[in-house]
Amino acid sequence: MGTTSKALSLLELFSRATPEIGLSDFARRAGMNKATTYRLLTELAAHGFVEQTGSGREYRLGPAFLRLSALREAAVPMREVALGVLNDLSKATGETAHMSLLQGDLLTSIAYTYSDAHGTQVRMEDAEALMLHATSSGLAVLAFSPAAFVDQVLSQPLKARTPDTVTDPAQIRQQLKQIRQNGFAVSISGFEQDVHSHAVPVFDSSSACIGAVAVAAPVARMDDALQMLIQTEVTSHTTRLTRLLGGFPPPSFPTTT
Amino acid sequence: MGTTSKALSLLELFSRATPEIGLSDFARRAGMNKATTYRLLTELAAHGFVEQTGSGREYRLGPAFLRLSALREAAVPMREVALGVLNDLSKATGETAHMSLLQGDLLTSIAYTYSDAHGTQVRMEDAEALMLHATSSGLAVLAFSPAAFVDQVLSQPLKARTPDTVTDPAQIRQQLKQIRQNGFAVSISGFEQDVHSHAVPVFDSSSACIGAVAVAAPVARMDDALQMLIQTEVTSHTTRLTRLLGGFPPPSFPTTT
DNA sequence: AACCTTTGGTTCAAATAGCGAACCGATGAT
DNA sequence: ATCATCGGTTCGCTATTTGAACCAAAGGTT
Repeated sequence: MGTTSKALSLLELFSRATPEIGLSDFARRAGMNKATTYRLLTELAAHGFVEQTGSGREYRLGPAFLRLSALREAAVPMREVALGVLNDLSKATGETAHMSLLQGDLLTSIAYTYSDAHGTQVRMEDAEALMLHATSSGLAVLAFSPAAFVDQVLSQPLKARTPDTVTDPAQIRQQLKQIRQNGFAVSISGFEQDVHSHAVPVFDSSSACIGAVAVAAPVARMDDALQMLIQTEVTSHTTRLTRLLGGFPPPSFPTTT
Repeated sequence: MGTTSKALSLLELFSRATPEIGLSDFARRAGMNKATTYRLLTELAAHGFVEQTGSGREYRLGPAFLRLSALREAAVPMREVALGVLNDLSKATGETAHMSLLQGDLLTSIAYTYSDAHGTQVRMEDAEALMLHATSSGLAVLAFSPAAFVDQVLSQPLKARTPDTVTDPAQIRQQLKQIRQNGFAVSISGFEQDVHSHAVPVFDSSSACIGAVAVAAPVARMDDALQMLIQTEVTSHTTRLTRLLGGFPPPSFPTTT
């Protein structure tokens, strides 16, 4: 494994649950020697990619990300464009809308919007890592990803996030077939109890699936009429978002009627 | 130079002016062999730190920055906190307020706010790289930075950004003395013609200067009363921001009366 | 059409950087 | 007093990186 990859893989150890990591802990989590880890972190710190907090000397993500993400957003205003579409989608459906991007074999939420149509809304968090098999977004992504990737994801032990999470690969494959036909995925309490969500994949300019947009609503509110409204709106808004981002759905993607 | 540093230094070549860079161009700008550059970029791409655009195969910053900057912001909500304070400052002064962070020997703006008190406002841009000597923020940072850093910055040829940019190190040192006494820096048309700005440094928990907050107004609007208002407001708001970020001004920083 | 320049990308013997076991002092727990 | 763990350091050995030379493709010039 290249040295650069080793260094970057350290950055990937940060999460919402672990925003700060000490040197020895880092080495353990990364499966690297402490001296190696120290050297890599020192180099990352020199460029502002990590920094040490004042007290316990733990490391956290550094200020370089503020600048580089702003540069990225200036060049490819993905989040800004997404927010516009998600706002429209929340207004149209009266529910929470969010977008997540595929990174490795996880989804990362990058933007979400709420509606003020109801007092209760499904709550989201930035940079939350979502498992593919346990979310409607993840299933939408899998349905329109290369077979090799699907095999890789489904060949690993799949964890149940709630009692309702589907973890049987054969069942998931069946679901994927249905999603390919419908053009959207549905998950009921798969990731969070009593949350019913629909998701549609987002594609890039080479028609590769890069993420998904989902609408999440409380199960109690999800009657037939709301379901049909959400399916229609999330499909049309996500198709529009794909286009706004300069992408194209693959030919296999079902066209809306 | 370490391999990781080489790779990260490639990322630092991106700017608002150059959001996309081809392989050969990268190698030239980085002063590296094309094969080396190619390998480093491939490794960065594998982790989502850069990506290639569809057409010309140029490279740009990748989606990893969206996620990692959201994680960083979740852990250290610097931008969010800054925006709150900047909003108050814009309202109090009726002018544009912005915050920038020191990264290497440049300042990077990370947040800005406008007021709707006037039709004309000084316009800002995210991720804009600012020279230290040519901006009020830069001078504020220099005034409260270690002497070695000041020497390093002032020993390099200083470029004039406008006809009014001060580039004589002796003159700048004189200005720095004044700023240390006042607790704020002033720049008139140093970075942008007809813009008069005041800046106050921001400190971290070990009282190191990490950036600055500035208020920028058109020269034509800057009478004595506005100047005094801005000096008072930017000082008190920035002191509050330093505290909100868990920082402390150094003992040498003049206390407000 | 022929030629030149530049592009993105590749190869592999030689050169260089990275690795990690063993070590250090400091700190907290027992 | 002793032990465990922390962040951090060293240097002989090991592995990775390097870059000159090469490739096909594409665009520009004559």
